[in-house]
Amino acid sequence: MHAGQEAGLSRRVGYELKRAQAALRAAMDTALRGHGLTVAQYVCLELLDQSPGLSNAELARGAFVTRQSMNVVLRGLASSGLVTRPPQAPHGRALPARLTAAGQQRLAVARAAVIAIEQRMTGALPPQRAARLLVDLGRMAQALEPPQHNRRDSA
Amino acid sequence: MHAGQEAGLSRRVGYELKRAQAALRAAMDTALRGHGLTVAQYVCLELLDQSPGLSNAELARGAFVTRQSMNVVLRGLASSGLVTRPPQAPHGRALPARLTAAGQQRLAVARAAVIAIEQRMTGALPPQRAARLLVDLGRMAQALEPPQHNRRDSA
DNA sequence: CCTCCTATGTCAGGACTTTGACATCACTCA
DNA sequence: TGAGTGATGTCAAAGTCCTGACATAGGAGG
Repeated sequence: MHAGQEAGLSRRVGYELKRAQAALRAAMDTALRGHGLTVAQYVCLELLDQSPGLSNAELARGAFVTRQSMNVVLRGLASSGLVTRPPQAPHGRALPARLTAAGQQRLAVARAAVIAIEQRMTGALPPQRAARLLVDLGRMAQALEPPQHNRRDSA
Repeated sequence: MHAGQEAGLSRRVGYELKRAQAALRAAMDTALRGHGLTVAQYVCLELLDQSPGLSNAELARGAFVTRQSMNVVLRGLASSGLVTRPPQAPHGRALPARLTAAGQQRLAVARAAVIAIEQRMTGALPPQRAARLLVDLGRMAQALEPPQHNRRDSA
């Protein structure tokens, strides 16, 4: 066979997707550890920064974990003083979470570290390719997650 | 800001990567359950089909899990009669695993299901874009996993 | 008004994965 | 030959996450 054929797993989208995700995860894990955050916690902070007042269940969906896992994350962040949750639900059972000032500061530095990693990734390919990849990833995900009938990204 | 900007997480490569991977994972999980396989087990079968005789540690690296996890997977597959491992190591401590006939058959049907899912993903974008995405994912992963000094893809 | 239904938060249990450690085996080098 | 190094398999313990289940709160429909 000639160069670059290699009919193995390297030609499978799923495998390369997992590989890239594993590499990113490991890098993020290492970088965030230095800031006292886990990946799940960081994602939670990002979601809250983008959409203040999200409930535990909404955060869980946004982070692709279960409510139970996100609940643990949220408790940890609350006990660290990075997020606040009203002791009582203003409407229904949902407790809208918000970033504290400390949470915003922590997020800022953590985000810088993560963005640096992402740029190290996307820097490996021409800018236009990176932009298209972003779009394509979204389309592929959308092609597989129609079972979800209620997403919050109506805009 | 005008339409489509949405400076949120949707513009972050890491998030979209995780989203796509989560969607794929969920779809594979569902599909493989019908064939009595977990995702980890399926990946293990694929690796062994591509490279018969891989050791537990090599399989672990290929599947992005620890040796311990892969060991559990391997035991499960062995007890199901899908793979065989020599009772004694022919060289060193590595026990080269191989697919049985049943393993190959199981893999064949499982692979068809998984490939169908992947095609449902890649079908969401033009063929050339999909091909480039595959390459780009590999480059991005490579940009983040240099810490590994010894990979088996010498060819 | 009452009932059904959905959604949320929470608790208990189990499954899976990882971290840490240890013994074994082959290779290298003095 | 013999110590040192690296890799592998395995065991034990901890951590993490998920599955299942329950009680509560709000809205839809009779």
